Amino acid sequence: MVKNGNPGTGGVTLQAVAEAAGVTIATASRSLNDAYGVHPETKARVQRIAEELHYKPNRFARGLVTGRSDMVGLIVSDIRNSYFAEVARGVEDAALESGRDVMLCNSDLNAERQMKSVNSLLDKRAEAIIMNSVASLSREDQQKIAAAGVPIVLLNRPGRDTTFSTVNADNDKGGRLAAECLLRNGHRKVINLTGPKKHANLSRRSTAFIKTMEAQRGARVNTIHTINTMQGGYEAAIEIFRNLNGETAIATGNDAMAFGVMRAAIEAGVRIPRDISLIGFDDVELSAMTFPPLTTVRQPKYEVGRAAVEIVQQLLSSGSKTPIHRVVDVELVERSSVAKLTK
Amino acid sequence: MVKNGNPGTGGVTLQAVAEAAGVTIATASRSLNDAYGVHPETKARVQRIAEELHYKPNRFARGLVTGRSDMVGLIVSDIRNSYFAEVARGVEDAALESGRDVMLCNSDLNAERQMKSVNSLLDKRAEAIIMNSVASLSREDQQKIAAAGVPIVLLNRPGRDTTFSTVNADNDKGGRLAAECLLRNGHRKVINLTGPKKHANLSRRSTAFIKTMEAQRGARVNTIHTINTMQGGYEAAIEIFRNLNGETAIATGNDAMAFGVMRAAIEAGVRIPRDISLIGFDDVELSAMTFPPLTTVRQPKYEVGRAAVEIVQQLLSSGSKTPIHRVVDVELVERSSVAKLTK
DNA sequence: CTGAAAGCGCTTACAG
DNA sequence: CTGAAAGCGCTTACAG
Repeated sequence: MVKNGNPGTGGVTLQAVAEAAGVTIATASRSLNDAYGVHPETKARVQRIAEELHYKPNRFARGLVTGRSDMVGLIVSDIRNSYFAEVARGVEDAALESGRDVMLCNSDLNAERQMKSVNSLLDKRAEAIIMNSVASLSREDQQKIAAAGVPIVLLNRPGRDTTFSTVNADNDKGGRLAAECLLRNGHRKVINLTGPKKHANLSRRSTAFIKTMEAQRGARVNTIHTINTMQGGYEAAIEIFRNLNGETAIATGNDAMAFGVMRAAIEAGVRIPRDISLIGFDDVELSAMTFPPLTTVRQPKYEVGRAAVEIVQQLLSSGSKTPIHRVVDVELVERSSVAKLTK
Repeated sequence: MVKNGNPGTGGVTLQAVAEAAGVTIATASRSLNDAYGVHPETKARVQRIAEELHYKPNRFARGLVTGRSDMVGLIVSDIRNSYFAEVARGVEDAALESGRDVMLCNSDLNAERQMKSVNSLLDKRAEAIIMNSVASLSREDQQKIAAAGVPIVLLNRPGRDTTFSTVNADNDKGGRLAAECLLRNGHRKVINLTGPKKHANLSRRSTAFIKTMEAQRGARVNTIHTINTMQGGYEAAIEIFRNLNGETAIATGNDAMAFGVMRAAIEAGVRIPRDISLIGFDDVELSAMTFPPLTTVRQPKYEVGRAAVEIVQQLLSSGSKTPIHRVVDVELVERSSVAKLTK
């Protein structure tokens, strides 16, 4: 038979601890797990001896009987995206507090790789999976995931999914905040540079932004759709600067697009915020370092990660299957890219 | 007794597959593991049935007997640091190729948290640990880690550790590349803005830089030490710009410091590269986006992650305990912050 | 409060 | 080529 001792721990098993303490492994196990009904003195002795022997429980053996792995899975499209790095940190910190480790997977938003990750995570008995999106998955795959029976929490999914839990930033409030900032600074005729219509998060930001602006008498917003990247923002801005017609500010759907606008502005000789004001959305790391620093709506990325783990905890401890939905707060970060209009 | 079936997989066990295939679990196991000595037809049948039943082996059970977890641990100071996000991606990709998942931990370079992570990873039977640094750990802790018997690979540790494997960028070559770039563009009197003397990586870059510069007749470098951050670079640069004495270029120990120099330049009205040239080291994401884009020496972060996993593979498959050391190549990335001097 | 024992679901010598 | 069986190291009802 295989005799592998207890690799990585010097081979000390519960058995060894029990012997040294003069009890059976049953009592030893109970002592170490702080269970009820073991004499305080016995418990203390066992614990001390376990310590001395550097006993480490074999998680495989424990998992085999308890079914618990003390691990959660996190699948993001790409950890190099600073948004997800922030989220991951929030996840890790919160998971650590509950004694769990996190297994990280990158999916590149590719359905096949994503499904592979899910399977691998399930294989390794992740107690829950926190994932970026499920959008690229077939209905069939989604059902398979749901059937796995472990809590799934989706990041950045607007609206309330009926089978999965979600956590999302408050896009409505964010859109409103951006509009109020512009209004407060005297802007009335503005451009809303947003992403493709099918992009649900950007659409909600846009809708809230427009609604808030237009609630103000005499305000007008010109909405432009483009690709939601720096490049998209750049190209749209070149066009915009050519056809400027009294607009005094641009609000973009995310910071990346705002950076594109900035680049186009430099090339076109348009000065921000002197000639035109600019407000973004996200507050990525770079936003504070551009010239001028970008006024934007901050998405609490780290908190999104934490919130996801909190949902997992709730679901796990209650045993409930009912998805939980959390909307995390956003806030305005005023830097220097929005000018106060003096009429 | 506990009856937890096979949670997360619909409860199908090897036993179930074996029964459906009309064999014993021994044969079923061998078929699924593609072992020798099982009739091709039997094997095919078992595999087909396992597929149909959506059989997923219970990793706990398997791990209990094999001792293998198919997971590696990665401990970085902070995943939000884009350097480590890149490394992590390299690790994940390479690990995936070998069928392993990665458990991610953040240590904040804090000895206690770091040790906790190591222990947790060992607990969960990580087959190897790739970690940022071990510098903050006591000798005792380091020995404990070494004693665990799993391969450990250290990131960014210069020189050859005798007990741990390492992977590091070629700092010597990087320093040389930076110097050659300046020399080629006609710079002879330059400033080397480096970090604290005890910072081994920065010191090596600096030493190689100086050596290469001074091998050129008539070249002279003025070395200045400061904190190796943007703020450090900023503060040092303010001082530098006040006392400029014919120097035509600044080479910094990393990009962060270069960004600090850029900021100071804007404030001091010094134009880069017109008034002074600037070359960094690292090539972080931001480096391509500054104004002007920064000429720098690229560290292959992603490759560092991959190399670490390759070392793990080698060590694991050979069973060798001898540390492996890898130096990954760097390259010059010429952008616009270095001007060609026309005498 | 403690022990004897079953059982978690696998893998792998050992026979045949 | 296949089976019967031991064993990996735990946890937890069941007795006492």
